Formats: sequence, structure tokens, C-alpha cells
Amino acid sequence: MMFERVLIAEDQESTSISVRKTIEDLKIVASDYVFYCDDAFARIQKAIKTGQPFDLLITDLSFEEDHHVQKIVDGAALIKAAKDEQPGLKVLVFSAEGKSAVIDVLIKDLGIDGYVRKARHDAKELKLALEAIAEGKKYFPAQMKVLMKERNTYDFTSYDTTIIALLAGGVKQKEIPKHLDDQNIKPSGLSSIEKRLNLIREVMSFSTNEQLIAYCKDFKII
Amino acid sequence: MMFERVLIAEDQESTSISVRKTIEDLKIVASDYVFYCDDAFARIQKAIKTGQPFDLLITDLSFEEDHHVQKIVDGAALIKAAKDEQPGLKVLVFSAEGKSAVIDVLIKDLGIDGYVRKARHDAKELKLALEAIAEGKKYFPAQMKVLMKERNTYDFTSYDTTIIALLAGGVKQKEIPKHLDDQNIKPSGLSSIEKRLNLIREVMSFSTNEQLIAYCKDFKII
DNA sequence: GCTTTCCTTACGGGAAACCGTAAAGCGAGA
DNA sequence: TCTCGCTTTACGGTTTCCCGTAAGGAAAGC
Repeated sequence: MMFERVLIAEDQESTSISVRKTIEDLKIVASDYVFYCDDAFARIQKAIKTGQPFDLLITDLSFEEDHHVQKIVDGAALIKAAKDEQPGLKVLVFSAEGKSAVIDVLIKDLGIDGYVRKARHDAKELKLALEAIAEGKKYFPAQMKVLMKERNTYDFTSYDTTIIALLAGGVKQKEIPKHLDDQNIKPSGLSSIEKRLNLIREVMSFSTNEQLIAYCKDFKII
Repeated sequence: MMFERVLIAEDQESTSISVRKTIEDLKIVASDYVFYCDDAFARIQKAIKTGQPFDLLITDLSFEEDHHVQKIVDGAALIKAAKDEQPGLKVLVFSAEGKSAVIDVLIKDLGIDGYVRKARHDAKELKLALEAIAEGKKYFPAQMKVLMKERNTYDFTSYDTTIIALLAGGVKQKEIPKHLDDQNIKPSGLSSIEKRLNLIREVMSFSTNEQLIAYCKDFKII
């Protein structure tokens, strides 16, 4: 049983058009689309009030900022808000984002039903995902699992990425303890930070912090 | 006088579909589309041989790698190869890339005719760009000029990027002179390298090398 | 030929980062 | 409460990096 009412939140007009086309191909007539998260949330609320809630939300993750100031600024926040309002709402994420950590959170914390990466054959995948979710299944493509494995050379904890992000932001090592204290992150001792960095470099066979930063940028860890 | 023969190089199927739709709306019937740069180049060559060369190439910048190994891996290289083969070919870049100094290179070195950023209203912009280029004009939206102004004034020389790339590769500063000597790059003195890095950091208001590496990765300078 | 100027290199003091070791904290369990 | 085990911190010695100054060297101009 295919969906009846679908909402598309996607800021790239060109992508939005394609998604709508895919939806139409599946004979779904009651779809709606928006370019801003706040609009999406408003539509969801209104649909509930009028007794015709959406069955499915298809949303991007990153929305570009513009003059139009928004309360909800990205897809993750939109999903959270939407689920609070309508827990049974199915959610399909359609994004160019490839970072496994991000997607992991979406699955575990927000309970999304599917994920399609913007890439070659994404339109076909979108269709497959819609069909799968309509049948009550989840849809997470194989290539994603591959990505998760490939990136597993070392598990960067949020502690690691915090430190690395500070370094990349120009903060000197010996000043990192202050920053961590401000955020109530422990351990905050300089030695602990040194040790942690040393461990990471050793495991990854890096000789310098510069190399580490380059790696993290390449793999979108920060 | 609108284009007659248009080639679309875009790896995201969903985006490709939209671009094709826009093209059709403009009554262009002889369009062709591909998902890989190598295919695009082959089509261009073939079209020349059969006496029906393309008028316009619409291309993305970044193409995702997959099992299919390619000689040409990104849009910039494709444009270069295409222009070598057919100097008169008009080129419109359609990409999500927003900040990069790469765009500057595209305009100055590759002589592209237009640039449309994947964002809200990109489909409408695409249409405007096509009309402008068809009239022999260039199309670079206002928002990009702002970005170009905001862009940092520092020009990274190939010397700079060589050094920075070495750092990002894990080479220690004091070992860089050897590497430069091996490549017959002068100056190779440690002091010169230190001075150079110091200058860059000062101009860009960076406090550490880590921050510099992060910046260069973000802006695809290395 | 001889400055002048600019660029490169050499050197040295001081700061930061690196790394091993030892001490201090802290929770779990007897 | 005390001990055990683990984690965090503190503290040195060493290396590397940072940065100012001065010496060397080549090209341009008079």
C-alpha cells in the first residue's frame, strides 16, 4: 500500500523537482513540497489539525541559510520536531551527506526509516526506498555499510573530534584544557590531550598533527 | 538563438533529470546526458567527428568515484579536455560548490561562460543562465561576486601548495628542505620555508599550521 | 667595477609540542 | 574503610617549531 500524503523538504529546487517527479511516477497525488524546514514543520502541524496528516516526510539534511531566518535550520532538527508532533510519521532522508557517524545518529536516535544518498542512480534508489518503506521495511543501501566499514580504521569519539576541531580552528594545544573546561568536558588535562593525540597518530600511522587534520578533512570527520 | 545541441555531465541522477527537464522546457531537443566525465569527453569527440558538435556543455564539478575507474575525475579536468578538443564550446558549470577558489580558476583559466550554484531556485537560475549564454553573455550570479569579494586576497603559489601538501602528508618542517631539493624547487632553505609559512599565517590570520591545513582542505587548495 | 636591492640562507634564543615517568584522583568491590 | 586497578594529571627532559637578526649571493642599475 503506497503512501497517500507525502511532504518533501528540500532546498535545492532542481532536486526537489526530481523528487516530485519520482513521487508522481508512483501515482501519489497528494504530495506537497517546501524549501524551508520551518515551512515543513508548519505543514505537518496543519495537516494533523485538518485530520489529513502526512504518511511520509522526505527531507534533505543540510539547508542553506539565506535572508529568511529559520527556527529549524537542518534536517535532523526537522525530523526531531516532526516526530515529536507525529510519532508515527515515516521519514526518508535524501542527502549528499556521506559521514557514517551522522547517519548512525539518525538511525539510532531519530529512528528514520530510510536513507538515500544523492549520487548516481539516486532517482532509482529513491523509488526503491519508497516502495520498501511503504511495505513497512527500512531502506539503507549496501554502499552505506561499505562506507561505515571503510571508515573504521579508527573510531573517532566525540572527544577526539572536539579536540581535533579545536586544533583545526587554530587553538593551541596548551590552550585546549581551558576550552574543554568551559564545555565541561573531561578529561581536560593537557597531558590527557597530548596522550590522546599521540594515540590517534600512532594508530593511524601519522607523524604530525597537520597530517591528522588533513585526514579528518578528507574524510569529513570534522 | 537558443542552443541546439547540449551535453549534460552530472552524476546525481536526480539532478540530471531536472536539468534535462529545464532543457526540454527551452525546446532543445538534441540534448544528451552522461554520468561520467570520460563518457562526456567521448561524446564530445564523437560529436565533432560526425560533424554535429555540441553547442554547450553543462557540467557538475565533483563526480563521485565508484568501481568504474575514470581518467577524467572531475568537472574542471573535463572542461579543460573539452576545450582542448573544441575551443569554441560554451560551458556552464552547475555545482553545489560555493566558496572555493576553484571557481575563480574556472573563470580565469578555463574560461567558463556561466556558473549556477545548486541551491534554492537553481532550476530558475539555470534557465536564466542558459538564456544569457545563448545570447553570448556570461552568467555569474550576484551572490558569487559577493563571495569573490569576501574571498581572501592571498594567492597561493604552487610553491605554497607544495609545502602545505608536504605538511599535510606528515612531513616534518625540518625535513621539507630535502624534499624540495629532490624536486629541484628553490628556495629550499628551512628559513625560507618558515618565513613563507609565517607570512601565510599572518596574512590569513591563522595561529597554527593545523588551522592552515584545515583551511586549505576546506577550500580545496590541496 | 661597484653599489644597491632583493632574495636566500644560517644561526640562536625562546616557545610550544612531544613523550616518558611518577604521583594523584577515583570508583568498585571485599 | 581499605585496597586494587584504572584513569587522569603533574612534571621533567628532549625535540621541534617559531621568529628575529644577521650574513651570504645573485641580479639590476649607475
